[in-house]
Amino acid sequence: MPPPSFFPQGALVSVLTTQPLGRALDYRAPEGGCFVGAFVEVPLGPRKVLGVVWGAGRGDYDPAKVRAVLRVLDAAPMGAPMRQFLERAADYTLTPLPAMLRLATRAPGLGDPPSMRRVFRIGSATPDKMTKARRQVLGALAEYGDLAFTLKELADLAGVSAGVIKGLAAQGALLEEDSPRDLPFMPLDPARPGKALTADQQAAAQALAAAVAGKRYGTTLLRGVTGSGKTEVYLEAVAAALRAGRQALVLLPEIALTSEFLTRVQARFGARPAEWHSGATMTQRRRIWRMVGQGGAQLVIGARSALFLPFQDLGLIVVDEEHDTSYKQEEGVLYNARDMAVLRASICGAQVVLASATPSLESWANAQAGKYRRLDLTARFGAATLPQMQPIDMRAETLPRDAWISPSLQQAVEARLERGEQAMLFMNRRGYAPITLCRACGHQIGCDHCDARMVEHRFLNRLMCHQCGETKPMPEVCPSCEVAGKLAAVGPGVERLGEEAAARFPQARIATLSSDMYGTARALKAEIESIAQGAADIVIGTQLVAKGHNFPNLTLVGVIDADLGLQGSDLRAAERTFQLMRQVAGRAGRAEKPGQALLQTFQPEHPVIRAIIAGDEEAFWQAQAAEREAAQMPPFGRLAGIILSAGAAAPAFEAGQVLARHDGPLRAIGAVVFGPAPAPIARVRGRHRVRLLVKAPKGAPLQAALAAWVRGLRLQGDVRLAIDIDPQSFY
DNA sequence: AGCACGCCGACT
DNA sequence: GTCGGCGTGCTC
Repeated sequence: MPPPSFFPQGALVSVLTTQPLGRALDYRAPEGGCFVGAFVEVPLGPRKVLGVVWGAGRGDYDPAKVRAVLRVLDAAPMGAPMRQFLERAADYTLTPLPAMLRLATRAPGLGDPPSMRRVFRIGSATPDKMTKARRQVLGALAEYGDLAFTLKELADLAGVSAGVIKGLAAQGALLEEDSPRDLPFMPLDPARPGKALTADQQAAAQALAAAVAGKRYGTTLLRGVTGSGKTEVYLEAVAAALRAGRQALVLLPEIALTSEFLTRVQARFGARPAEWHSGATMTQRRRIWRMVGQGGAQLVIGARSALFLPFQDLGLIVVDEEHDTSYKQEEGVLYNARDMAVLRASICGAQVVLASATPSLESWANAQAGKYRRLDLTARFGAATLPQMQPIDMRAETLPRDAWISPSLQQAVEARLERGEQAMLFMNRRGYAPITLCRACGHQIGCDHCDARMVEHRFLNRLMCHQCGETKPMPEVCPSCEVAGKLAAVGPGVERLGEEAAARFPQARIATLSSDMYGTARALKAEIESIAQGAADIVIGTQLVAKGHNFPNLTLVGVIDADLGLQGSDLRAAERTFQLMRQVAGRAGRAEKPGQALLQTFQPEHPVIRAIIAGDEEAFWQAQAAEREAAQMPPFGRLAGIILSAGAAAPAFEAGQVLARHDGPLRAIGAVVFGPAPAPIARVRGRHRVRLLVKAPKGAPLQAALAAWVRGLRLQGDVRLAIDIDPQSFY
């Protein structure tokens, strides 16, 4: 018998709240009954909390103590696919279900009645006098059919003052009415003509559109170098979803960098999609959440948390730049939005497009294994070609102390400047210098709360911890030996590189781009735009310049330290370096001028550097895959991290040792435990962190074993435990 | 997560 | 004797 979906008044229902109780609680259905999936308000102790009717009650609680649901909220109920998605995601990440529900209810005012506001729409009466301003108002309204606007919206739209609108309303030429504050988004039109596509792009777009029209689950890895038109291609898949009457979601790693992207979407579909990101206001969030739930938003462009919006009929999820590490949430609920997108799509019968110029090894291997379809875009737009890449062997270059631009690179930059073209110098280190050293006693200034070193930011005249964000003024004397005037900046950062460039190229206009030098994303974006227009001759930047900006006159990229990220025992270091270098190199020569990329390296024979130079990506992936397979590392084996944190180091470490000693449940599935060891950053925000790493065979039931393993542990004092399935970074 | 209960140290 | 420290446990 199928489970009941309606519960009459007084029936026992199981309600999942966002309170960290670990499971749902029994309540009685309210007056009028309630459906499964309904958003409700329930009493919990002295409080009223938000919950979702999860199913029939368990009936194992003293009936006299069971309380009644207070009311059913005015929100679209949560459908079965969404409930199943949250359950499966909770199981996969070993996260308590209430924490998962909290991710899915991150919008304000869910319990509020829909608030109203005054709007104006076109009326039947004709105004007594037709003025220019009045004509503009009526014209603007006619353009949008029967839509209603607020006073301010309409005034802005028509370019008139509020008085004109009030005058028209007084005469009945405009109708004044109350309408819900949260209005549907402007309809998007998939029938508008898209950009002209090359044959290559056309074929890929058609394949994706056909898959979306099939209304079944499937994942496609869409590979294409910078400028190959990936966006245009997957926007055709979005169009197919819209034509099928289903919703679409495009996930992006860095929402600050999307205004250019939004303009493209608007050009394709004729209206702005809903934008979900951390900077959105409460009002915007509430509107998007409600409209996504009611079908009043067809397309959402968002950061990873948009994956938990209450889509009713999701037909497509695009994960753009799928290799980007920011898809992994590293705090609170630890999940990877790319993997969860695949999970959600598989439950609701949607297509996933993983787009990247440089896919993650996981996705590459999944495509290789036939689990994902793979589409490759090779041609670049117009005359632009991928830049020619060459190493600069730093062992053969002579550089003065505290200088990082080699003579070879300097010559290349000068040649570009003479031709009136732009050059970019790339260094993935923010600030002025990574180390501040006392030449009197050897002390290095570190963060008071973390084990990380403080990085000098001369632009801000402060020291900053890149781990926790803490800053302090640059001290006059050494905090250890109190000798004055002996503090020295050691090592390079972008600010310092900018200083060196200014000295080497005195006649050039130099712009240094680093996120902390601009107060807002908007200011940064404006600066990038003006540089692209030619406001600077040399651009100096960190990885934020690697992400998708188009500099038409840029023909040379110099990578100051291509070796950064190759050292260390991080499994993904080679992969990240490869991706980053390819992206940076992709900045050069996007327009009609061919580009060149020069990579300064001390190890030109390293396989990663060689693969970048040769442009042989398949060879790189194959070598990486072989290495991982031999070591039984992901995606050929499974990993989980256990992080124990506490105010003091000893209790966290002791808890780790207890766990390591009782590894029976893990040994039973063939898994091995490493550690405990100090976490990569052993102290974060004053909490000491200890880490264990679990390595399991590919098919092993890792989550169940981990749950059994951790269940027996009694945590002492303030020790906290977090489990990180598929960790991104580890030792 | 909150909030109450409860069992030990320094104050009126 | 009392105020209050935060450890432990409960919330349907």
